[in-house]
Amino acid sequence: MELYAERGFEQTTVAEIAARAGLTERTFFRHFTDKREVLFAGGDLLQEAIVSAVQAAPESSTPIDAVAVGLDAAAALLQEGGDFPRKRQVIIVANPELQERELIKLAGYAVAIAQALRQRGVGDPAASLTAEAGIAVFRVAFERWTSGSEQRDLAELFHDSLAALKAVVGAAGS
Amino acid sequence: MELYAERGFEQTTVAEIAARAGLTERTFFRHFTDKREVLFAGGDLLQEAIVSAVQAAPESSTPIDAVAVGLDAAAALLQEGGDFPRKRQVIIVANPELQERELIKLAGYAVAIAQALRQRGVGDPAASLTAEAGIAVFRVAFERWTSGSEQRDLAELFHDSLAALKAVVGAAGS
DNA sequence: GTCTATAGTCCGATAGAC
DNA sequence: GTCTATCGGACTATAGAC
Repeated sequence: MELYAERGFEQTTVAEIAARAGLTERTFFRHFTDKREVLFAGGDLLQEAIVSAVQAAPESSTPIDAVAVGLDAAAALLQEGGDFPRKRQVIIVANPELQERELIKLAGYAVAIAQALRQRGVGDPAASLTAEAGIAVFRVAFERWTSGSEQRDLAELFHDSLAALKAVVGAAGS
Repeated sequence: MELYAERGFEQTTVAEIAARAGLTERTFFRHFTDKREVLFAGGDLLQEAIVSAVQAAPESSTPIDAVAVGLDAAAALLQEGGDFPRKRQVIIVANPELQERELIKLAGYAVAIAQALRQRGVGDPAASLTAEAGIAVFRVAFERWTSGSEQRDLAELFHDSLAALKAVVGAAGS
């Protein structure tokens, strides 16, 4: 991350990363499937935290509220990281290749959340749509959180964004 | 697309594509920034169609209904393509690299739709969230459409998915 | 750890369209 | 004469095979 931050992702070679870490280039690729994956290796933990929270939500919860519990778990984990998630995001938004990887990771979260909802008895396409809606909330709120101006708590931003989504998608209009 | 379908995306070299098209490798890269882009070159037209439709929606429309008009335009354009969009999607879902590109294209649609909504006077984060919700509907419905079993009209699937999203995100629960 | 294929870039040359 | 499309070859870095 230091190197990516200093000279940019594309301008950093795997050889340089390996040297800084005291390893050989080949060893880098043993641990990470590609150059981008270094920044996303911790993502599995986040997914597990979200999915566990969705599974552990009260039985009486609606699907979207179960997802909201998952978002709370995500917020808690990300807040723990201190400055790290923000710094990481600065690097990611500066590079399309990294954004692509980020998006497919988030799409994976949506698939896992949808699966957890199905285990709770939610049918299709409701499970997929609820999961995708949750990820949409995640993205919009997370982007606000990382893009400077917004000083509020991440959990609060998740809540506000979810409320805004409910307001805007509300069944009322049709 | 023929080569990608025959032997798979990764097993196809740019040299082979160029040869089949009667060009050199170098010329391929003049037209497409990378090997994946061949499959996504037409995507700009789809984005323009969606954005134009959102802009042209009745002034009285709610944001989500304006997005629904955009989805109708997308359905119309995709139906015109006959077998092409489905065949293309088969290749994409078989390869993670292509899925990444697909996801970033869709994220770009969301940004463009959000911008169109802002021009209609929709504030933030409502504009972003409505746009992301629309893309979520697009993805879920489109995946159903391409994955065989579903024989219904794409426009119909968009409508049903949007209705399902409204039902599941409905403000009622909280 | 070595070797290698392939993607993608840079520089420059050439030739037809208008 | 300018613009745009093709091509050639050399080059680097990623990533996979062994």
